[in-house]
Amino acid sequence: MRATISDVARAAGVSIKTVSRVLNKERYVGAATRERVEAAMTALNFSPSLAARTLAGSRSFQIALIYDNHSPFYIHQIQEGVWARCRQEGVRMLAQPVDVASPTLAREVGGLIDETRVDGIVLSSPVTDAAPVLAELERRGIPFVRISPGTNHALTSSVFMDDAQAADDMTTHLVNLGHRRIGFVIGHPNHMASDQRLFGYRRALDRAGIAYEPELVRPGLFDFASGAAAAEALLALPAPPTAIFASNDDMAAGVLAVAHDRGIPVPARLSVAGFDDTELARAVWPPLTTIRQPTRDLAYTAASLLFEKSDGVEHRRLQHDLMTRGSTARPAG
Amino acid sequence: MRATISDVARAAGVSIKTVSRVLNKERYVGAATRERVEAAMTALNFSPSLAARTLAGSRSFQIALIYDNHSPFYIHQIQEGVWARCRQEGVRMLAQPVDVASPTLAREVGGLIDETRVDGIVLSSPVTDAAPVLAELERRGIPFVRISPGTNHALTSSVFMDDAQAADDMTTHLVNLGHRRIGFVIGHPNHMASDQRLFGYRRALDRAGIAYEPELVRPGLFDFASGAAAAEALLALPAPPTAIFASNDDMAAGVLAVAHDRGIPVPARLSVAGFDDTELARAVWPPLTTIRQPTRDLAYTAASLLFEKSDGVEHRRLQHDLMTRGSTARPAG
DNA sequence: CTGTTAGCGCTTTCAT
DNA sequence: ATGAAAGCGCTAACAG
Repeated sequence: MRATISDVARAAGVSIKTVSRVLNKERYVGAATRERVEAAMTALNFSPSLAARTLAGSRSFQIALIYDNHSPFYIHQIQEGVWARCRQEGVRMLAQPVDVASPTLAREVGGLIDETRVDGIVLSSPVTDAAPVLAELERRGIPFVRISPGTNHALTSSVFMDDAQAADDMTTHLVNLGHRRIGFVIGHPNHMASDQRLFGYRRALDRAGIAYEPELVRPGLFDFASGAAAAEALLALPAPPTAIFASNDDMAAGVLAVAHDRGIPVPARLSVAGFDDTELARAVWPPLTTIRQPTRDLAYTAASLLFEKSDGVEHRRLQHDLMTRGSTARPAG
Repeated sequence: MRATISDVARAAGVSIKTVSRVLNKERYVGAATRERVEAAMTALNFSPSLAARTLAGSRSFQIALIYDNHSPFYIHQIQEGVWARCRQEGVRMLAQPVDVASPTLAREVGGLIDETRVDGIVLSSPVTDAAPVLAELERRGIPFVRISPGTNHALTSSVFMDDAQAADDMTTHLVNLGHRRIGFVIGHPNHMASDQRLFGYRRALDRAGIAYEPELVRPGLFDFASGAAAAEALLALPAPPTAIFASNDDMAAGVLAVAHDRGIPVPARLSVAGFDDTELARAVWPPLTTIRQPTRDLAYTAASLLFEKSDGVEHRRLQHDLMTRGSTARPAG
């Protein structure tokens, strides 16, 4: 039923090896021959068997994207970016959600590689910082690129933005609006970016000469519910903050919901800031001020690094932006 | 480096065929032999080559999920559901975003099948209703299941909810709140569900004895911007609606944003309802009333249908729920 | 520039 | 209940 390389060879009157050469865009094929083969491929509607190519050759024309992230917006952008680059390359993308907390994660990833023989791997946070996985990949010598790793930028190829600087920028922005008591909701402990964002927040306060107050800092899990819980706690303080900066948009949305429940007008009485600038940030009301993390571009660039297969370790830092959407009012207090 | 079936056979002192039998859980393998083989597989950390199995056998242990949907929340849930079922089955999921509008779509899907030899396909709306794709799949006789198809439920295996009834329920809910002028924002024209939701809206009005007014119905594209545009138009009417029912959550969020811009309190002066009950609906404020579409379950069930490979066409209808979140106030007008 | 010969690691078919 | 042999459709390493 489906055409094979032999069918094409027969139709074009050449050997299968020549067809293979055309398929792989190798040199040393006569122009006339090439055209004849290409015509035959089109006529027979030929699609090469990936399984056969993988088995016989040294490439599988597939890469894997491994992630464990519960923000649908974030994942969507990551997938989009990687997929866009794969498409250009004629390579398939295997999307692999995993559980970073799983004790067998490294084995699972190893199994994936053995089974599929993927040509490379893109790691998304927080899998980027799962030591057993990194060790497994190094051991096998398979190319991989990390998106927004939290640790050891220098050791492996990776793409990232400066989370600390971005959080610093946002905090400084709030300080410039006149805020002195700025609440902070930390991100998921699994994500190293969480630490860096907290660090940036502290650095900005420090530079502004504002004392760090532990009671203004609350843990979160990068989801709506934990953002809401943190806001409840912060707004119940004897001296509540006049601004709350959450480590991502989902949590910032949670903060907004609580503010509403308590009848606190935003941004008149409370400024709320987020991080990532996902679609969510654009949809919620009142508008959030956010850090635009160029997620899709990071993912696209990561895939590029994989395909460019430079000999060594390579890094790319992308720029962030501070997006203000209407909530620039100075606080009442 | 990586172990092959021959390595395992040698280690266990059996032929490769016996290892193959154990791998495929075939009968007629002695208990003692089986154990010995399994021990060898574990010891050698053996993972069978998918490429080899695909090339030699009649299965590829892979299915494809094909979609073209721009709501990240929706896609996320679909992927989750399908993936969960695949995992149980030990089958890989190839996520394939496509462009339904592409004139070469059927060819692309055909190419995907030829290249990967996937064992089955899950189609998500609106690819569910791309006739050329359906024709191509039928022609090849490859098993496929459609999630929420808009047309011809009966012709192929599919899972769905009753969109018309759900929209009818929501409209009736609004009528029961006292609304007589209910705006409606239609979904993306590519999605057949859009028609059905509109139909349900009209049916409910009809039953309530409320005349259908074309000026209260606006087109949309399932995204935030089009929802906002529709709201602008509706609220600018000489006699604006007291409630607006958008065909999905993203558009409903757009409606909320416009209401805010115009200083119209929600829900005191305007009730806003959405559809799908994505995370977005839970995050926006003021709370949306939504129809909960059991997206993840639909996807999970779709994959199940594929694996159960019943001989014929099968359907599953899942239930929706009407979720009210605080906005049950009666309209002022 | 083009063809020939071996496999890749499994499943299938047929023996035993 | 187990094994031997023959490919699946392609690429790799050589010939020419």
